[in-house]
Amino acid sequence: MLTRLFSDPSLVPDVQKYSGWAEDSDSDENKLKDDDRDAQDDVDESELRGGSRTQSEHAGEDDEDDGAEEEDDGDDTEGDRPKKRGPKKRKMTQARIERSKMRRIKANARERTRMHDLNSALDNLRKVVPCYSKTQKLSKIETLRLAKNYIWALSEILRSGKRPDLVSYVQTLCKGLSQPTTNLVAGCLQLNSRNFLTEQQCQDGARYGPGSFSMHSYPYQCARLSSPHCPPSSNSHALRTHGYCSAYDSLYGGSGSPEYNSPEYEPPLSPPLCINGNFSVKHQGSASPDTEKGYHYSMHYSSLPGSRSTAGHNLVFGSSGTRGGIHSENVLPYHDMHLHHDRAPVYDELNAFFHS
DNA sequence: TAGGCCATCTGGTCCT
DNA sequence: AGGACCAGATGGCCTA
Repeated sequence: MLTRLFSDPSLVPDVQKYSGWAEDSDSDENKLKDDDRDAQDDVDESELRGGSRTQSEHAGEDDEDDGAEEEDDGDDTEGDRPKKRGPKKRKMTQARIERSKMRRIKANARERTRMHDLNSALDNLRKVVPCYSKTQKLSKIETLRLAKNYIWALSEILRSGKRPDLVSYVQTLCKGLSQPTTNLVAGCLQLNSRNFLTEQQCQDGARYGPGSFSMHSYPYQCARLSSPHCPPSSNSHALRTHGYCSAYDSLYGGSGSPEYNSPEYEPPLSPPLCINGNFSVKHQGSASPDTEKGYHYSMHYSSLPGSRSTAGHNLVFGSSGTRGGIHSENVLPYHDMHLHHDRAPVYDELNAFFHS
């Protein structure tokens, strides 16, 4: 309907007026919250004289506001349109416009608040699905898709009581996601993308080098297992671009990297189950695909919600082989994504679980 | 520069 | 009557 209205040549000037108003409004949207309210009132008033208000008036919206108008409408006969429109239009420019304007302003404010609330909820959701990153937010639609997949994956785990292999898990998580998000999830979970999406583009020689999840030119990199650190000067594009260090970076020296303590890392508000795929990384080694497929995520269920082990995470990323060589703080993979400051005390306990 | 994503405005509809 | 919700339209911003 609006399309038809806007396509009507007679309404084009009104649309243009609206567009100009919207542009001003948008450019100052951040300031509109408080002090621009009056300014917007003025703009609304001018806009109400034409533009979309005219449309609503044509739709009869305001006729219900004023009893006098209803009488006018009732008195008029169908064949006397000019006479009918005269008084109606005059009266609509009076207090009715003010009321309509105020209604519209209040409705706009409510709508903004509603959308802000919705976005807040979405932000909270982003923090509890895999791959939360402060520096690169998932889009709304991707957040919802990933959340759906995550719920599905966890449900399957609970249903089967088994540890699915990493490939299946990531495939489930990534189902229906865009390629960039898929790569992001893969990067978060430290899975070489070729294991589950393509065999082509990660070179064998770069397997544990600075290879990238490049099957679609996305800049996330493979885990740099050979690198003891994750310095900004290294070619960790993920860190430089997106503000996080790979799991292996964290495993092998992340605690020493300045990024680890960077204020850019914001502890998420993740619930106990949010640790998103907790893979038992068998990083010792081997570069063989078989070993990679041997990666499994591990879950630590606790029946004591208040216990320390569940205070931060029921699911934890654990190392299965190098307990002595790994800083307990670095057991978790993407620390900037799901970093809980209070995690450290439980790592030994968790490692014991994973090593059992 | 095109396309994706987003915030906002807006009118319609439904509900209380 | 007023609020919540929804969907369409629009323009800005960002990135490949």
